[in-house]
Amino acid sequence: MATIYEVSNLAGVSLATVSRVINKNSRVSDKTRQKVLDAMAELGYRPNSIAQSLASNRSNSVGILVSELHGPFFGQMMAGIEAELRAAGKHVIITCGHSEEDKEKDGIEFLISRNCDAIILHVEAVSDAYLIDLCKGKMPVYFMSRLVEGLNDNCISLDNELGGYLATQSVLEQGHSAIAYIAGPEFKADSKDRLAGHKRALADNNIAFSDTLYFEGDFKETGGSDGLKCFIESKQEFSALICANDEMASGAITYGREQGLSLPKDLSIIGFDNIIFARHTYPKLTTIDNPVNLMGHMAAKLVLKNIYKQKDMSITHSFEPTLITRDSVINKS
Amino acid sequence: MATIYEVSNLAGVSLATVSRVINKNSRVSDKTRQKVLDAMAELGYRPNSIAQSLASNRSNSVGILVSELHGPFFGQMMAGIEAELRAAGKHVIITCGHSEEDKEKDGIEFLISRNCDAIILHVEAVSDAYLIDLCKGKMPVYFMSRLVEGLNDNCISLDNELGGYLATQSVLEQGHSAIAYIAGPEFKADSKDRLAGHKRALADNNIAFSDTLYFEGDFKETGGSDGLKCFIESKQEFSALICANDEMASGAITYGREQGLSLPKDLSIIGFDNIIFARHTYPKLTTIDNPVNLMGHMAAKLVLKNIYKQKDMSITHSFEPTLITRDSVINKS
DNA sequence: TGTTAGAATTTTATCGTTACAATTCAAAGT
DNA sequence: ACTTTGAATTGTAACGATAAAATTCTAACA
Repeated sequence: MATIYEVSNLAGVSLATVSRVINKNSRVSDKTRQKVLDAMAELGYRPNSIAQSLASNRSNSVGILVSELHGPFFGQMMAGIEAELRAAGKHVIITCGHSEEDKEKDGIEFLISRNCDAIILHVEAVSDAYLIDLCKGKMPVYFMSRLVEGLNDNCISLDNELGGYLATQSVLEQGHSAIAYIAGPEFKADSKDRLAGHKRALADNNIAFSDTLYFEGDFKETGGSDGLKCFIESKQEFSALICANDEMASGAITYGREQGLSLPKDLSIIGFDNIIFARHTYPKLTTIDNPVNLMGHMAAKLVLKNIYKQKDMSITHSFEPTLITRDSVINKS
Repeated sequence: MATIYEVSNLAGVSLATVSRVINKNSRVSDKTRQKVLDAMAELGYRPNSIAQSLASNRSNSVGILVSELHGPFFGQMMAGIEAELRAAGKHVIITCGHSEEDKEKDGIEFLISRNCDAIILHVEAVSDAYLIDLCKGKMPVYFMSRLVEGLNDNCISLDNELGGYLATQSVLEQGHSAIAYIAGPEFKADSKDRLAGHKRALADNNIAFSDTLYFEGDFKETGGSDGLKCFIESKQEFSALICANDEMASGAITYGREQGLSLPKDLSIIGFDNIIFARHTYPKLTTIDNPVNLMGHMAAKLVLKNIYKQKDMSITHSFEPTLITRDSVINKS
């Protein structure tokens, strides 16, 4: 592969001039630029991005850590980040933390060691204290879907509390009052916030929160089936089930039907996230939209603005969930 | 950040010695090694991976191009590749091609310009000729889920023809004979092969392939709904529907029910890929398992073996699909 | 014609490693 | 004590670009 030396030789100009035409920023006369461009074309020259990185102390790469590479939720998120960054000529290095503290820390270390210019994290297991500490380091860190105290400017987050509220409120408005709730893992901030919203809606409507209609799930299909199983076996009365994400809702639907329930007549179910598949469950899932793709774009824009100094980036740090009404919740009256 | 130079100073040894303890391969006396290790620890030294790459002409990164970052299928694939590579200390640079020729070429160019040590491609729109040409270049290229003529050693592929055969055969065995087929885009090799398998099974059973019970879908939910709509509106008789992937099957299920069909009584449906969600459709989707996560691992192993010279890698180039029987296909008799 | 400012270009140092040839060292053999 | 030999270690030159200072042009103006 041709190097910048050969280009400069062929074009009869110095290294620096070639470098300057590559980096378009500073001025080169049209005549010279053309000579250089011709030489580059003739040699099939491609800048060596590694040498560029070493010399400029910029890797043009952004590290991304998500919990899982598969899964509809993270897919949308990565797609958003990648699209935005790719358009700006940056590349993404993706790794995953599996929602486990050690693996998340590991992944972060890994990305740091790869000399990313910034990292965007969707971490769930690691503590706020750790993150605050991390931010004191040299590597710029941004957070997706998580609000870390005092680091608001580095966070792109969803108002999960509001989402939880919306979900419960919408079910209440349909006349339900005995409502079961399957939460995500309690250590996850998303879960906690959604649950808080649920409780607020209950309180607003003077309905007591019942421990026996609460189940801590795992945000996966199994959480939904296990939770519903638990409620059914406890012989309690409830006409609606709120699941803290769509995967659990879908697990609950499958399990419910296996148990002979007619849905949504016997039980109304609402999810959270509005993953693509939500419209293909039966009944079609009423849920709370989580604009995670948009949020991915926004996280990328934040990096573009702060790290790569791109202008004209208007940043929204906080996103709002909205209710998506489909068929899985019916009016009780 | 401390450099190797400072480490060598503090340890009182040369640059080269430090470099050798970092790269564990060549011999250093235990005493010296310990001195260096201590110095590294004291300084909190971390090798600069970019400088390493420049000097060694190795970036320790593998480029990956998939059609989409979201979507259950690609998620599993990326997860497999990443897990394997990450365990070996390599990182992945991921980008996507959206199944469009220009974007795929663009993505490939992009990855090449990033100095990956190898690239793993899941491309659909680009021609074999282009790929054969690409392989003549300096960058090692591997293919996921695609068999390129003459490049077998670089491919990890699924026997799609067999999968198509299996799907149709299993439906035939349940007594169906009027079978509709919704294919993927005809330009995609996967689609073509699955369809070929379908036709072979039909032929084996002396059933004529009917153009009017064939629809070219898009591998997305809409393909399934549009296809089924088309068949229903044409007023033809058919008792089973084969969809070339699970997304389309799920779209068809949703649409079918909207049209008042009772599934699977009125219509048996089978999918392909066995995405996670397939077990949560209603009825639970009978489908063909596509071991794409395993294949991802294998593609990564292939790179580890060929490029990074890791021993003890046994490679399987070709994978076989298997039938997963659930509830969406019933016996017609 | 001679200045001079500003643009265009070149020179030289540097980024933090690895690679390789050259050198030193230590133990064994004569 | 003196080679020999292979292992351990060192010195120095890349790797391919960017950055900043230094220099040369160019054209306008006095």
